[in-house]
Amino acid sequence: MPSAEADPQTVIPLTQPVFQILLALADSERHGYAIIKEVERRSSGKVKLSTGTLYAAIKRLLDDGLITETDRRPQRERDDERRRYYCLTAFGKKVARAEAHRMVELVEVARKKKLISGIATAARAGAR
Amino acid sequence: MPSAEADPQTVIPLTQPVFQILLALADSERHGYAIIKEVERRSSGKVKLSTGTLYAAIKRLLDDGLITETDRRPQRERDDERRRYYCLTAFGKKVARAEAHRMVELVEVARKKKLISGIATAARAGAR
DNA sequence: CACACTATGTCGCCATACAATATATTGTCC
DNA sequence: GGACAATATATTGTATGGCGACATAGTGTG
Repeated sequence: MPSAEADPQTVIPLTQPVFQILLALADSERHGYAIIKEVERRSSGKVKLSTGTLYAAIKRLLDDGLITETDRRPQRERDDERRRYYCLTAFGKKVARAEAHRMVELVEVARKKKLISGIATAARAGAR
Repeated sequence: MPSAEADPQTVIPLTQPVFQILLALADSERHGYAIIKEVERRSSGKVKLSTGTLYAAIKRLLDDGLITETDRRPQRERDDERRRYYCLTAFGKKVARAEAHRMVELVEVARKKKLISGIATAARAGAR
């Protein structure tokens, strides 16, 4: 369980499912099943995390201190006792940032090597 | 050995080392050791492919029809008999494009979720 | 009342990463 | 000339991780 001061570089690059999980938790705390649904929704059904992948990954992310379980719960009428909510730790957020930055660099390389058609890419939105 | 008409989506997402290899071959044919050096150079020493990773991956990429061995060789005085040169197939290029595009989408998501500091990112270069 | 959905979890197989090891040639420095 | 680093390809063993299948159970709907 590395502390928040640990170097994000030591856990990077992340695997695909793990980065998807961190992305799902980046803006909101969520429970396991909600992570699966959020990833699926966001990717228009393209990315489907299996429960085997998800719960094993959650266990590792807890052990490595990238996420924690939270006590906070929604109002009782919207809640479900079975749920376990997770959120990013400070370290987890650092890691997610570092991984996102790594991807930006890869995209830049891909662009230089003409693998990305210049128009209609996500990059434009970010540069406005 | 899928033909060039095969769907790139079936082999995506790529693993990190495999995408690095395809990127290294995207603009030029290269032999194994040169791929290792190019990846290392491009990443300022951050990414080091082990030979175990590289040659196993090359075998798989050949089997799956993403790369081919080329007959073309440099002038004899610059060549080394031991080298084996590889280049992307049409299918391999499609796959590399598709993977790059997937990354662009992920970067966009990361940006929306405030994981990327707005300034000084690769995206700007592409949007100029 | 059956069936789909929500929700968490485990198990086992397989693919892959990666360090270590092997082997041989080429280039450089003293 | 001898030592050593670099170039070049390849295999093997180990560990990790993804993923489908299975297990369990509560909720919601037709």
